[in-house]
Amino acid sequence: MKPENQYKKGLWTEEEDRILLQYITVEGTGKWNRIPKVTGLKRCGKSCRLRWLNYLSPTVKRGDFSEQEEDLIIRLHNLLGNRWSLIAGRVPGRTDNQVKNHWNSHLRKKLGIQKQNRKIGGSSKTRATLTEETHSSPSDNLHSGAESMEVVTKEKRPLTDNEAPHGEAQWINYKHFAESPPSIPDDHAILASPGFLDFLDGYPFDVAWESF
DNA sequence: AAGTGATCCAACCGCAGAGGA
DNA sequence: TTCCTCTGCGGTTGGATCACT
Repeated sequence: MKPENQYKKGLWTEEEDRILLQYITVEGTGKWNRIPKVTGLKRCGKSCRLRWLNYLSPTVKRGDFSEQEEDLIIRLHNLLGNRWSLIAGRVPGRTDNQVKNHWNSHLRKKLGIQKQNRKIGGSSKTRATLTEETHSSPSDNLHSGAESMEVVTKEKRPLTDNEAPHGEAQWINYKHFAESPPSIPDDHAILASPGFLDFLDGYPFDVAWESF
């Protein structure tokens, strides 16, 4: 018998939310796979984590995206490509799922970016190859620097937030960035670098936003 | 009012990486 | 060193809702 079968799918009920919230209040986050065992909730740990991160967490902001948020997302997408978790990490109160959805349903349209054809006969793929496939078609890079930037981004893809050696961050002079805002359009490679991401982390939302 | 297509968004899926045994 | 579990990520799906005819 496959253990997955014991888990429920689909939308969460209020009762399920309540149970999950109660567990997290007492035990904190992490150890998601313990939740169904401890609480009797018919949800896999993965589903619980997602529900918390995208909906129940008090840090999640609901409601429409402001113009400022949209602008920031567009700019960050220019720099980072489809690295939604990184983008969301710099948009306070928004989750990667929210940002991704908002991009795909609103901003993509707003910017006039064509949606890629859906993959035929397959689900998700490895991140590296998927990024490659979904963004490498020249016809997909029709509009704005957003899409063309992703070429740069994907070359950097093997690096994540924590992958940069500490020394490498030195080639970004944080203080210089703080004092004189970066020249975004001409410096994509650097701006997509882990060092720049670290820089963004060190500054509050409004300061980082103003720098753009 | 009913039917239908479009849109939105919560949730799922498969995969990779980290870390511990 | 290898294996296993857990966590996180990004793409995709599907149900609910909206807009239009």
